[in-house]
Amino acid sequence: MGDTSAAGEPTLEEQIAAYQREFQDLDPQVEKIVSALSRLNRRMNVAYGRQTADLGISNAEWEVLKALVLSGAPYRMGPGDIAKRLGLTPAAMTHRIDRMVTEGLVTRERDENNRVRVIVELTGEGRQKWLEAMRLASVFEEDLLQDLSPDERSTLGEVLTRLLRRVEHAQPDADGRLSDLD
Amino acid sequence: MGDTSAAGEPTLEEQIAAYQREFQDLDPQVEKIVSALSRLNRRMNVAYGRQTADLGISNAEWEVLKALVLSGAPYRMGPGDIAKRLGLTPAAMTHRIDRMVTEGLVTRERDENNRVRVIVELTGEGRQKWLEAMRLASVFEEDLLQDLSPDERSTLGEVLTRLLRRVEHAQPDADGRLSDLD
DNA sequence: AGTGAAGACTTCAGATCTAAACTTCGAAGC
DNA sequence: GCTTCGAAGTTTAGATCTGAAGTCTTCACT
Repeated sequence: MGDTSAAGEPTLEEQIAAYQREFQDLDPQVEKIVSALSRLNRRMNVAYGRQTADLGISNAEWEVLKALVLSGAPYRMGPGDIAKRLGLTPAAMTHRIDRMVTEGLVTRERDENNRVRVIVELTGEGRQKWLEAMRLASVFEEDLLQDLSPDERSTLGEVLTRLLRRVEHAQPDADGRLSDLD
Repeated sequence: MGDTSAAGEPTLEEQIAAYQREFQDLDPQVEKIVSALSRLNRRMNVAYGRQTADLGISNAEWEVLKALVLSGAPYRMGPGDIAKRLGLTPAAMTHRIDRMVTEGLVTRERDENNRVRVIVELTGEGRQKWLEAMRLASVFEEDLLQDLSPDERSTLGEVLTRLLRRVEHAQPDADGRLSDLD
């Protein structure tokens, strides 16, 4: 009867108010920051996902492309290293590479100098896809930050990296399979 | 040979430098903000995951608990509504609820007034688990923001919600199955 | 050389998700 | 009152991931 926003997502303010009703110790200021961070990130990932889908690659594939490009020319890495970089198990990486080889985004071959290792190498097509995705992403990102003044951008970047240092310092990275790719 | 940081995660600065080498049009300031956001969020999710694991529940289960608590007393929702709220398909929710019923976190019964519907209701144990998880989370969050002055917190909250509004405005939410839970 | 241990990748079984088909119940029209 | 349509959940098939076991290669020690 009195539903303001149906079963959909409540606004940030509604959600914080609801949490406060159920948990008195909550600091609304802290919750606002944390919830906004979480939502913002989710929305951004959805946006990236749509963009890469338009290019005919999945988000999972884009992550592998990013890892390879970041490694620098000649854009080669072992499956295990990519897995570690992306926070996946080696098993998952085996399957991903399978798919990407089929699609022509990367090649896979044994390292002749050390036949235990495998080398995954970016193809020209893979590099091209990465570039197109990067162009779309950077347009989206610039648009996202459009309303922020240069000062605000600078401050935001500084504050976020300060928070990041704090979390990274607090969490020793455990088994080394933590990260996804930015 | 000249590896500075092995195959692990490069620092934010290293990563931005690498991107600039490969993609000249990149705005380092923008990239810094976006990458920090992404990394920060990932680290936080890992931290939440560890905390809930310590309580014997999975992150997936915690999300369902949050949705139910946010709905307010008497903490009842239909599986479909929870699914929409969490950005999952109804099918996935069926399975999740199965598990959670087994563990005593929620109950499931048919709505006697409308036998097509199902009512998922939080149990006392479920509410207790939510509360414990919430306590841990709020300690972690307060610790995370420890280095920020009141002014900085206020500014950060304001800027992030501004960004959030911009993304939400740009993305009409599509099919309504977007959100995860903060 | 010969053997054992460690490392890198793959394979296999199990878990969880999506998309689509299916089942059941309730409501509207004839 | 029956029939048809639509809504809510569940079931099924297929995709992708994790964790554990297996295979092959290399390295170190004897």
